[in-house]
Amino acid sequence: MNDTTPSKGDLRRQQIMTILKQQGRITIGEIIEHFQCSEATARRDLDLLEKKGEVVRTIGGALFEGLTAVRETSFAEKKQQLWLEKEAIARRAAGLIEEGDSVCLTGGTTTFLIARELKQRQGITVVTNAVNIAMELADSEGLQVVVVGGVMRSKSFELSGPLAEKTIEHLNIEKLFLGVDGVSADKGITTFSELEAQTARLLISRTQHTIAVFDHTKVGKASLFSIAPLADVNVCVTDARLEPDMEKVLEQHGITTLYANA
Amino acid sequence: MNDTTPSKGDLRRQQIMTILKQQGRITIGEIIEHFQCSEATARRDLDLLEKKGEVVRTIGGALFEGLTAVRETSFAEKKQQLWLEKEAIARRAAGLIEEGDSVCLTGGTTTFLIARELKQRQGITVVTNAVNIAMELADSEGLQVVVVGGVMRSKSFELSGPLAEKTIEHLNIEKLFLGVDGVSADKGITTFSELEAQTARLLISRTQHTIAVFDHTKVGKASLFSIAPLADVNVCVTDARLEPDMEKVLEQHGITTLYANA
DNA sequence: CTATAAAATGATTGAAACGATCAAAATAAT
DNA sequence: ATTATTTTGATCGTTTCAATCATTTTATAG
Repeated sequence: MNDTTPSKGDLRRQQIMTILKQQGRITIGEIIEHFQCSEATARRDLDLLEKKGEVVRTIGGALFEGLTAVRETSFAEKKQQLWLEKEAIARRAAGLIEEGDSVCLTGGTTTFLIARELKQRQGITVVTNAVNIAMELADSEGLQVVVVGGVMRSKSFELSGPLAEKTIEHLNIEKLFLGVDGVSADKGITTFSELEAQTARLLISRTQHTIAVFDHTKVGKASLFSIAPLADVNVCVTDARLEPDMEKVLEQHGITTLYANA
Repeated sequence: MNDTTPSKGDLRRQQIMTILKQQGRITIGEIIEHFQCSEATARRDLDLLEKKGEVVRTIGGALFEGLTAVRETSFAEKKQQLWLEKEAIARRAAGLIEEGDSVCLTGGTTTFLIARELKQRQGITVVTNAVNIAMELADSEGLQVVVVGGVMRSKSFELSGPLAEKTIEHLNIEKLFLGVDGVSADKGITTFSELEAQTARLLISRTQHTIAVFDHTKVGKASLFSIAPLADVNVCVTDARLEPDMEKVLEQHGITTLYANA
């Protein structure tokens, strides 16, 4: 269909993206120099790329908008991301962790924020299968950070696969913090990715206390892949009071539910 | 210790962050209106927050930077440590990699730059024990990224220890790119860290071609921990012509030496 | 409590970057 | 070859930025 040779302009914008992918940023001056074009074209190109959401305009140039978006988060969506709620949940969850604990954090925004909370703490061993979490904790002297091996799912930072499973089999975790995409009475806890579901299942089996963290938008929903029934969960941390029905169901499974106040 | 009430400015910046977490973006005008402050203060606040990595400055305001850690290599760093030479070495080394290869990159500045070179390539499997390298490749669709598990040495991003070794035993690598801290005729290749030396040794044993990358300042020097004798190295990539003596020694060990021209 | 030092703020300014408009050039279509 | 369309480059008024310095506020010491 769209088989035409790319026009001169398209080609230039493509090359700009290549540079951005390597360097993470580019300036108007660099574009002018590199392509011998006018300031106007350089600026126009960046405007175009911004409209396509591939780039963020900054003062003298632009930034690559790739790593920022864990799962395609445009600014419109960023608004809906419930940062304050997630931070509150993370604070509450981090409160469950004591010095000397061995905890595990799976991938996810909320779990990432738990990691942030732990940065200042001491004497905690953090196991994770999320590269961005490991990165965040890289300079925390007081923590021991253990990374599960595996294949990285592109666009997410999570490691999974046979390699991960082999590693996890050797671990004994006290508290597992599981970021989930859905929590429902009959479907249990669920996620978007099959690999992550499998990894999560294995982690649960190596863990004493399983703590699910999720915001209120996840409640009552079921994503495609099932991680485990509610019976396998010990504690839930969320941000709003649940429907009485749901609360009852959780209670029946012996789950303690904690509410974070934003 | 840090128990003081936040100053007026800190409080304002904190509130700016709260707004950003809800709305995703804020403008200079909004700040002025909301806090009844001058344009200068509004701008100063955003500059400060940007330095802390919590925000990205845009044209009339700023965007919330949720997850992106400060992944930027500072200009100071770029200037000091032979950045250009290392980039040239990385380019040359990346030229040895073909589509379909399974390569391994250990930790180190030069190896990190090799990863950058690979970002826009296709059909390559990259194994690494360095979290920052994995992070850098997170959004590269064309690559399969495999992370070796293990304990992270703080401040260096490198994974090592028994867990790492267990993982590595299952791998078959075609080309191993080894960043080394010293290369000498009698001591072989060496590094500063004992754990890394051990991990590197194991990697060599699972690899068909071992390629050492280093700049000219490393030549003739020996760091504390020995990785392997020169006999175990197949290729060297460096930036300046070696002393004839050294060149001869490498030749005697059947090592091919490649020079990068900056 | 006052005097002094330090920090934060606001005003001013020249410089840089921006956005819009329009003419010239390149490209595509007839 | 001619015309239409798109892309590019130049211009200019406006906005935004960054640096400086006076002023106010806050912190510290006597």
